[in-house]
Amino acid sequence: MISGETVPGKIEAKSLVDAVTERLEAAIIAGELTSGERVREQVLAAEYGISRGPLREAIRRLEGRRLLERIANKGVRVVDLSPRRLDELLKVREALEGMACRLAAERITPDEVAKLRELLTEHGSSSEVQSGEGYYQQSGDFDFHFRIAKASDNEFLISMITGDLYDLLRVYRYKSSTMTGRATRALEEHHAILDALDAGDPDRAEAAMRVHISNARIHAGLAMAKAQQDEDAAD
Amino acid sequence: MISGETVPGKIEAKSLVDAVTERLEAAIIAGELTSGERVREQVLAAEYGISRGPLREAIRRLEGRRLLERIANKGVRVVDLSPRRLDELLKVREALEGMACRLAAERITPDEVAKLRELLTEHGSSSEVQSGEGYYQQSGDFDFHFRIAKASDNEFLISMITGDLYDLLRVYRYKSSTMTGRATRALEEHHAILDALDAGDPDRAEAAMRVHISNARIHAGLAMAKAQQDEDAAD
DNA sequence: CCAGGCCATAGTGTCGACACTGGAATACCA
DNA sequence: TGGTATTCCAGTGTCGACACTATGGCCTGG
Repeated sequence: MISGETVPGKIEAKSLVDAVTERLEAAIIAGELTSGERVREQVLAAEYGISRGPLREAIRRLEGRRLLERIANKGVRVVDLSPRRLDELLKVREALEGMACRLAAERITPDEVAKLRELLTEHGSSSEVQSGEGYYQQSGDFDFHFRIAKASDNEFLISMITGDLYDLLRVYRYKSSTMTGRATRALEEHHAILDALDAGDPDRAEAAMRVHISNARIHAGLAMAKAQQDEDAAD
Repeated sequence: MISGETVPGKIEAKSLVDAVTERLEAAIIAGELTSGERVREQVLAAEYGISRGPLREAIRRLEGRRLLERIANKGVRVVDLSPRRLDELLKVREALEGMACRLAAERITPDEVAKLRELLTEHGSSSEVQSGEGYYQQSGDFDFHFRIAKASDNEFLISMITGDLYDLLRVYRYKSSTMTGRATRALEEHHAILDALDAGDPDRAEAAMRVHISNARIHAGLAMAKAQQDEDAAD
């Protein structure tokens, strides 16, 4: 449900539409607007302290980015995220990040490699990783992937991965992590990826990344199936 | 109310925004709005016979799909398509369609394969292909790729390829085809792809598709560089 | 008591008007 | 005359009002 009490983030920056878009995006990612939930324009507009015009434009933008869906004369909903769709998403991610990793291997600097290595070492020593769960680790995982995508130096690819794909994936965050329960394994895979990057071997880099994401996909599929079972059992 | 006057491209379907979005998209693809061209809202709105509200919403949607860019308080432009960006685009395409082809190989039906084979045979006997140029061939190429993408049975992937990527690529159409001058070669590559699909070999199918698109990318790069030279020389 | 249609209402769809911004042409001053 | 300040205009940004559509409750007739 939506907490009606606070208005912690009123809008008054550059373009209202830009600001509102970010805020909406953040709300979706943070789970304030849950998947499949219907959104009422007037309510949101009032909440953000703006009129419906800019809000509708912001909605349209997110519509174009597949975060929101509109049914004519009925309203707007946050995208519906079925297990099947997550599977689809992760296959696309495999393709995209595989390519990003390949390109990164061709042009990444030793400096960047060192930073990534540091990041992984940090993760490895983190107690949270060892216990196999944790919020920080999740964001750390994103960070690792994020940097590699950036290193591809392909603007379009970067914006597709970090702009579109990650937003969608984050919507799943609180539902099912793709890493929980396989943290150490994932860390190993990260190291394998980094080794390939370090060696400047595009083929190996792409392959390593694809294995990593493919494993995450399979794991997520199992996890969601299990969660579904538990839910059914609980009812 | 909207006057009943019939103007070549007036809108009066379901939701104005939907209709206008399609029309705008078509205009961009058809080259009526050229790359980099500035677009004035009032003019367009008048042209389509609607008010600025829905038009702006349509623009926002295409903005989210990267076909249009907006600079605050300045206006809207059709995306700027540099040779570098085409190169980036085609790398993404390689990754995405490679994956689509892999998935297609796993589940394509003999029936579909037969249809694709027919399509290629038709292309091969076309005189246009033999001369190495031609409009039909270009759309035929899209058709081939389109069907394979569909066969992947991954809705998200399909919408990314056919919804986003192809639109963007089409903007380049009249500037530089990725096929002209290598029609027979491309046809061979198409056959190689189809053979792999027919054999149900995902690895080979993906590899074949990637080689095909990679070649197209390299070819397009050379073609654009040459066009640039010619242009410079002409000045 | 139930089925079917009518009406009230909430919410989306569209519009025209007004406010604000950036840029260009012009006027002004040294 | 050249450079700068000023004014004006085209165009974008935002808003509130009105029109239309869908949905749920209510009323009526069987």
